[in-house]
Amino acid sequence: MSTSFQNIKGTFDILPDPHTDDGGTRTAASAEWRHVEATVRDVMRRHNFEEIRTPVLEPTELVARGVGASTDIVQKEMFAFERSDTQYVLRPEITAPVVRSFLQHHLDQRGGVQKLFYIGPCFRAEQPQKGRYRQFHQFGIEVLGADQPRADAETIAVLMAVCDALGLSDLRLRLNTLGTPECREEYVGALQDFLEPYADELSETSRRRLERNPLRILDTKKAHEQEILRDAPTLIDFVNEKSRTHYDTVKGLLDDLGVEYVEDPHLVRGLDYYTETTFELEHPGLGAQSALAGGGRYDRLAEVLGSDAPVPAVGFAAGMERLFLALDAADVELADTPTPDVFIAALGEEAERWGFRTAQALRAEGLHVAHDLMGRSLKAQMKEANRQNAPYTMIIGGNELEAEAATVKEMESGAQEEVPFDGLIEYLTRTAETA
RNA sequence: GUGGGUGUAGCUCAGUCGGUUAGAGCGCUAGGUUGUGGUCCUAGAGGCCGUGGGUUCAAAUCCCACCACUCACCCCA
Repeated sequence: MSTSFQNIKGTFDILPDPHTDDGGTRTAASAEWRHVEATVRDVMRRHNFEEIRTPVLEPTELVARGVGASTDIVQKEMFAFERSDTQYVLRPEITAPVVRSFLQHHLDQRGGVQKLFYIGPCFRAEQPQKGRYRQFHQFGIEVLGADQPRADAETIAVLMAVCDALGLSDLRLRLNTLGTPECREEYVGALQDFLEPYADELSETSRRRLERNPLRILDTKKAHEQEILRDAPTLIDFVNEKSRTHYDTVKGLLDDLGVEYVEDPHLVRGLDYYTETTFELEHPGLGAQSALAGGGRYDRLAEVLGSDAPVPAVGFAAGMERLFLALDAADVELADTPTPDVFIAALGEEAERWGFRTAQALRAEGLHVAHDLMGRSLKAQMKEANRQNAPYTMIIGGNELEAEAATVKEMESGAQEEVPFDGLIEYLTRTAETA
């Protein structure tokens, strides 16, 4: 069997079994995805977060305004198209959509702080590589309406709790504050003044950023640029008293929780909407894409999206594919695929019909029941039962129909037992429970 | 957009000083057991050797182009 079609570049199929691509990167099985998703949901429940689901399709303008027109995402990575005068975009991230939904539906009127989480696919038209896809999956949270440092600290705590619940270790949390847009602007001016004399020594991209987005020069990976930056003014010196107190409180709260972090004054996140606290979670040894998650405070985003009142907010987004990479690197074993409680092997047309009815009856009782749909030999059906790791196989043929008792085989020991038809449900329900 | 790597069976890979019908292991199907799986034995199915062109008596093998995948730069989850 074959087809001339294949999945779109930068996307991937999640199959019942894990598989590896040509670069040796493992794609987790669907059961592993379910396990991670269930873990995320459980951590969210424990932290009192509620789920929000927004459309994959959003107005292009929402992303352009929300994420920032100067960002790479908006400038060159959007899957955007027009249809009957409406501009659509496949969402490249989920924060702006959540804030849009929050404002549109007046969720603040539910009262108090809104603690929301999401899981879903995002799309960016980048060049794919390890840990980076055109359709990828994020989960994250948004705490809307809370300006307290505890909201920042709880956001980080939730992220760490998910990693902990998944069994991830060797993580590094980098922390910084960006202050308010006003003091950031002041700092940007100072940074430009400082770097201007070195312009000739900077790379081409850094020179371009010097005009457009000087903050981004800070996270350069080029050694000689880092050298220059060593004596550069630091953002924290431009941050006002209030922001600094906020930041110090967040750090204190993290200390209280025993959350380890390293301060990194050069940590500037790529999206325009961040203010105050900003953070990134890394795992070493993932190749080029070491960032598992990133986030921070974005107190001005609601207003950027047209709100007449400010909505203080903080959140994070985590990349599921990156998480799997980290889990793989750490050799963390995830959930097994489910196996049937019983396999029904039938011989002959009459027995097949009896088996089909019985399968449905057992399934109605909540049992996981497998059977043959190809009319194969008993031997082949037994092989199939074995392959599927069914602990019990029920054999039904002419003899059993006549005796009105099925042959139930315990696969591991090979022991067989005659079970009267009217006692089957009770018998199998009991064995399934003890298994 | 730029650079490196790789394309042979469902999977992992052999085979390339050019030379008959292109191989192995695993997996799949069937038989060995007229109603019994796992181990074992046997058989079978499954490949335009990424695509197109060129060189040659002869190309999976040499040359060119293209395509796909992949890693990396940039940036991000």
